[in-house]
Amino acid sequence: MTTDGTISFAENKRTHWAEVILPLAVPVVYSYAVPGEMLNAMIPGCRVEVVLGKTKKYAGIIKSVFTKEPAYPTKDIIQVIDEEPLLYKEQLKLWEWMAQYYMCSEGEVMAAALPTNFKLSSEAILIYNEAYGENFEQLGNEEYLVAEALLIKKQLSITEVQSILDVHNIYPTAKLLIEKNVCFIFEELSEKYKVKTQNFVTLHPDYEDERNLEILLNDWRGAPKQMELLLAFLHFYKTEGEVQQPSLLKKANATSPQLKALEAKGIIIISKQNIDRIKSLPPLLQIDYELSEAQTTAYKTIKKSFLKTPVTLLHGVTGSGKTEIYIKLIEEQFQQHNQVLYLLPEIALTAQMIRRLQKHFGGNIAIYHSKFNNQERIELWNKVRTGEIKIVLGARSSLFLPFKKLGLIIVDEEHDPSYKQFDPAPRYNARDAAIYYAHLFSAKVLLGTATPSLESYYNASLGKYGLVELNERYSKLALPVIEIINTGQVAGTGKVSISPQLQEAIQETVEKDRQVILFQNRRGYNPYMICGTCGFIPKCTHCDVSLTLHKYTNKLHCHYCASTYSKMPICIACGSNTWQEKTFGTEKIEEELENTFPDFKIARMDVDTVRGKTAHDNLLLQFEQQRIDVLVGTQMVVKGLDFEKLQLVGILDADGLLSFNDFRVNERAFQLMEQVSGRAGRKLEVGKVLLQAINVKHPILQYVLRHDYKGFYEDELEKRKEYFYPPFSRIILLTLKHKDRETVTNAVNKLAALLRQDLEPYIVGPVAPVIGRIKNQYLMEIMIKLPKEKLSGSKYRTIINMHINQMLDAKAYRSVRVVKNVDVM
DNA sequence: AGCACGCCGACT
DNA sequence: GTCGGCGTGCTC
Repeated sequence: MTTDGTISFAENKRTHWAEVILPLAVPVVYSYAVPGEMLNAMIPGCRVEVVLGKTKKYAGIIKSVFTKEPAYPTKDIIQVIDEEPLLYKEQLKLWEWMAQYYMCSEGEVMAAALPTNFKLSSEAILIYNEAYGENFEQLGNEEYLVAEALLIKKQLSITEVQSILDVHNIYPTAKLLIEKNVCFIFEELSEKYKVKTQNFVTLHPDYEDERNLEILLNDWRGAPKQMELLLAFLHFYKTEGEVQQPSLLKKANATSPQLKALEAKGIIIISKQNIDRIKSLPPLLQIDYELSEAQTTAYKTIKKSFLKTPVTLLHGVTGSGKTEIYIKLIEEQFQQHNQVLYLLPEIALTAQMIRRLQKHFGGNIAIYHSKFNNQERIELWNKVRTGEIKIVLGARSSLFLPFKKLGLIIVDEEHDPSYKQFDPAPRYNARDAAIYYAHLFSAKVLLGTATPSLESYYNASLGKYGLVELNERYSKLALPVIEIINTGQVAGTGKVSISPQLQEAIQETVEKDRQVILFQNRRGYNPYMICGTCGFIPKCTHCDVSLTLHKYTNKLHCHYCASTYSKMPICIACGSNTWQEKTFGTEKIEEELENTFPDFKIARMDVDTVRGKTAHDNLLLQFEQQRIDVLVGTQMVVKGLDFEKLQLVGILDADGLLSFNDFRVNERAFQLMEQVSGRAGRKLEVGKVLLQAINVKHPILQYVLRHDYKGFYEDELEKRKEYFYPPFSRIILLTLKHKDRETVTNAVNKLAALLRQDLEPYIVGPVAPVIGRIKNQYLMEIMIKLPKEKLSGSKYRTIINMHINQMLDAKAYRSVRVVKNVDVM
């Protein structure tokens, strides 16, 4: 576009066009005309600057270049941003597949895949019109202020104008200034990534000669602090070779003017150098352990299995030493100069795990998770792209890194539901996407877990995946002994959180200098307030959920929209003041423990206590160092941790785990109980698990008791088959949202009727979800259970999209939002 | 996702 | 009478 605000469509005849992916939820990929001089630079994977709509500029990614003229008018690409592509064809293929499979746009995948600083979009700036001169007499007050600033700085960003005027809405003023020709408005793309630089200090070459240096020091006059600093510098310079300004000043307790003075005297040289944000360790590679016999067999079987099927499931009991097998496989890929991606659920990416991997791979391994800042992400991105980094240990989103020559993906804890992104789109499962992605490289995939998902074990049983089982613990210790405590028989109500038996066991364990973990499922057991007179429970005004009482803020919180409310002095329903706190959460249990065992060191681990960057690791470290005797926690305590002295695990409420109303409830409950049990007694002696339940006859508990995965699997598979759930079907959940309950109800009924025309036997619902309103939006759901015939996937998706669009065509339903969740967890 | 176009309330 | 609220439709 030109500075006067008009759009220039391609003026000359174009011969080439490019598909450009923009980081937006637009349903198709748009095409732009390629000006002749850019033809050579049109490499897929490079970013280009384009205009969308009237003015907005974006950096999009070139997907492809073609020569058939589109049937619609196209705009020119403004400029090519990158000389080298940001990513390879494999990543573009992954985006395309993901958009298709998970029913979202490629733009949405791009938005999730690229580090934010690559996703440039324009910011409007005001540029001073030199021709206007300096006569601001006819300008209003606010216009005058901005014009003055423009005269001096020649251009201003919107944020700058906002701060000058001290108002948020600057457009009226900006509009007047533009009309009066004081300035132009211009959309500018800004690159956010900056190379990090640091000052390095070196000795001036004149003084590299020892004699000159000696003369200098002997003839030194005055400036004792500078002398001191110089001596400190010389010490580091001689011993470490490389001296960074900040660390020198810190160690010498000096200031930068003092250092500048030395530079002015020509003694030292200060130079800016680019540095890496990602701290690198020496790139050592060290495999200094022996695989046990069982591990060796498993390793060999995996290798053999890879020859037949690219995907292999490693089912190894907790504590069987899967990690050592992974390390061995990674090392082998490394020797072949292949890259390796090691995926873990975010929460399992603990310092313990990272240290373990770094010990073997040193600087060859990079870590990637949500706590990385944007600049660090870009550096890692580039190092993976160039192949400098061979091994990445990361959470879900590291799947998007631009691997060049990938040989192996390890999906550890493959059953973990957090591999599935819930919101926003793309709602992908990193495990399943990893299998597709690996296939693009002809790479292998190893799925590892102690409690395979039904899908994976089923696929293995069909021979689609290889299966390797590791039934022996590395230490040869037996799996922990599990006992059920019937809390229904304790103290009448059944509402005790810690039974006398468990209490006694905790006492004994801690007295033996051993440690305890207590697991309490959070879902469904939030502490809440209830009116003792009328039974009224305070609810969120935007969502259909009870508010949760948080002691540390002393406020009521909504866990769905993050609103907080003050505690009400009296009940708004009946006016009485008889509030009762109903709690069975970790906070309450921690309190109860502190009262019962005043001498024990008690700690709690849940979303509230591990907010900060390192809080989670700190807590685990404290536990490792035995500065904690009893740790109470939610799901978090379940993940892959290894503690030598952890002897007793308590599962406080097994019924709660089994009480959810979705088809995966049994699978989840079994996995959680088996995983948390597996924490007990890893090294020293056989651990013990106490499982509190009222419904002690529940079949899942029987399988947990015997560590009987196969029994559980077969039982559960039978049920899934009967009710046509995964792995026998593929579920697509459609959620409709609207602020008006009636609109969403009518819309969902219409959509269900349309879908039934083509997919009658597969439609369940519509139903209102358990939480029927979130953030002032009413929700309705339709579940579609599709058969898994070969090649049928895209056909069904087309039908579903068609009916959704048909429904949205009706004016009344146009503002209804439809969320599509494929393979919902 | 923006952002402009378009139809109904509280101000000069 | 206008300024501006945000509902909704479109962007190659």
